[in-house]
Formats: sequence, structure tokens, C-alpha cells
Amino acid sequence: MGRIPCCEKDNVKRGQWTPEEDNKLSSYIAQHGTRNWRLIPKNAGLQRCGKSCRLRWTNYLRPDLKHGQFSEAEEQTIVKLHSVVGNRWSLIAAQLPGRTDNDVKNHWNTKLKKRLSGMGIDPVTHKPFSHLMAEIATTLAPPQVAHLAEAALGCFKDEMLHLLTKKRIDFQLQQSNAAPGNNTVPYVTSKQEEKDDAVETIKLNLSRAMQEPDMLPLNKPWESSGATSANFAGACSVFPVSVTGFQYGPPSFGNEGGGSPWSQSMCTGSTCTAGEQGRSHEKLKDENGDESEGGKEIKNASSIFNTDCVLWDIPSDDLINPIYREAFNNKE
DNA sequence: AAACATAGCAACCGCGGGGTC
DNA sequence: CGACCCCGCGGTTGCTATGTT
Repeated sequence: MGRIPCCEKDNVKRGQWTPEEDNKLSSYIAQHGTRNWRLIPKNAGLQRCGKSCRLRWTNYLRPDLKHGQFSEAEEQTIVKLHSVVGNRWSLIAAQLPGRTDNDVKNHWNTKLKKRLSGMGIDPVTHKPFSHLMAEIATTLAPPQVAHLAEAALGCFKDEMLHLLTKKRIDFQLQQSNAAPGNNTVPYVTSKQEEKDDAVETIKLNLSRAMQEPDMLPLNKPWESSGATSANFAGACSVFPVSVTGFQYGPPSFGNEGGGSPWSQSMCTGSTCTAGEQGRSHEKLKDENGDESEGGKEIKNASSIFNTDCVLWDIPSDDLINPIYREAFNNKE
């Protein structure tokens, strides 16, 4: 038994909506409401499928929609909620009046995700990359770690080199070169030399990172100023990821361009597939630490927090990932 | 100035839940 | 209880504008 199509695909128009179509749809809905999307295009004289009409209405034509840029407060709400519920865009959008799930999703994918990456934070888990690397390192025996590092290098090398050679990173590199005890390669000017040196330095630092025992996580693997992060950051000093300078929240979050260039597009790669993003948040822990399927059981924000409170009123501490709290505390 | 790359956004697609018969 | 239908959701695609080489 196959699923029936939502409409006769041969007879429907697709692609961009014209102002005339918008007018027809808006005026029809103003008169008759949004019951039965399948019949709406027919009755409104539109050669569109009902689904397309519904999307156009909910994402664009609805009179209560905001069309401007996202405010910093809205962005912070998105990030906070995403750290709790993952890619449940409708849930997040429900807390942002005038914003649609599509808006939120697009804004996350085009800006917020990259901005977090630029801050050295994994947008999937909302933890610093160094913490994730440390976690992986603790779970694998040395030979496996070595292979993993090799694989990671293979995965990211092109992207890193692209960024290293195309973007302005001399500032960060000069900073790291100026640091005492730093033994990374000096900044070079020839592009080929840059590439060769970058590759060699990546290899050198990765292998050093794998060999240094004290770089393994301590009790607080995500400690933003701990030896773990520092060592990982140091080990990967060719990537200007400032874990020790990790900041989140106002006012630094809105600081465009404050992140490291290498990681600004990290999430465009295979390490951050949409499916993984979704799955990574499938399980949420409740107060007792019991795991439950986060997916379909979460129907609204209050069910997550087991309360009827409006999400705005929840102190950020209750929403925010522990790692952010850690970072906040360290800032104070 | 042209070609290419990237970002941003609108729209589409397929799946699955829930209601109804 | 199962089939059918409608709708919403999340992921993906494709187009356009803008920036870079």
C-alpha cells in the first residue's frame, strides 16, 4: 500500500510564489480560514497543492510573522533551547513569537551553528570540541586513538587548509607564536609552504597530543581552564581554538567574527550530519538521570520541564548546558 | 568584467502522528 | 482494529544575492 500523493503533481505549479498567488491565498484564508488545506488551493483558484499553500501561509503570509533579523535575545533563546531539545524547531519556534520553525532552522543552519563552531563549541552537543576529543581519547586505547587522530586529520585536513590559506589567521597565529614555550611553526607567506607546514604541524601536534598522558581528562573533562582543554588546545595550537578563552552568552555571543576561522565551517562536513544531530538529542535525561526518548514524547516546552511555566521565565541556569554554566562561572 | 564561491532563504519532500470512519 | 486522510515536522534542495578571485 503506497502513500497517496498530496496532490496531482502534473497539475500543480511549483517554485516561487507570485504576488497574485499570495493575494489569492491570503484573501481566501481571511474569509474561510485554514481548514482543509487540500481544498484551499482548489477553492482559492490556485494551481498549487495544499501542502505548498500551507507552507506559504505558515512560513510567509501569516500576518503575525516577524520578517526582520533575529535579535540577540532571540538567538540566545534558540541556542539555549537547542542545547536542551536539539533540532526540534517547532518547539523552539513556539517560544519565539512571530518566528516559524523554518525561520529558526534556517537561522541556526546558516548562522548560529557556525558561530558556535567558531567559538570552539560543538553545535551538536554544545560542548567544546576539546572536551569531545578528550572524551573520545579516554574511551579508546592508544593505538585506536592514533588511528582516530589520523582519520580526523584526513577528514578535516582539506577544510583546515582551506581556511588556513584563504582566511586571515595571521592574527591568531602571531598570538600563538608570541606565547612563551610555544613551538608551533612560524607564520609563512608562501601558500604552498603554508600548506606543507600546516600539515606537518597538525601531524606533529596530534601525535604529541596522543602521547602525552597528562592530557587525558580529569574529573571534570569539560573544565574550560583545566589541563585537558589546555593541552588539547595546545596540542592543536595550529588551530586557533581558544578553549581557555571560551565564552558564551551576552555580550560575547553576538560578537560576529570573534570565533576562530578554522572552525566556522566545521559543521558543514561529515561530522555534523543532520541525522546525527537529530539522533544526538533523542535521549534526554530527567532529574533522576533516567533516560527517556526525547522524540515524540516531547510535545511542548512545558512537558520537557515538567511544569506549566513559560520558558522565558526559567532561569538560564535551568536551561543551559552545564558546560555553559561552567564557562559563565569561570568568567565571573 | 567575468567566473566562481558562499550565504541566506524559500520551497519541496517524505515520514509519521493523530483523528475519523 | 485497520485503513484512510490530513497535517505538522525535520531534512534537504535549489534559487538568488552578494562577495571574492
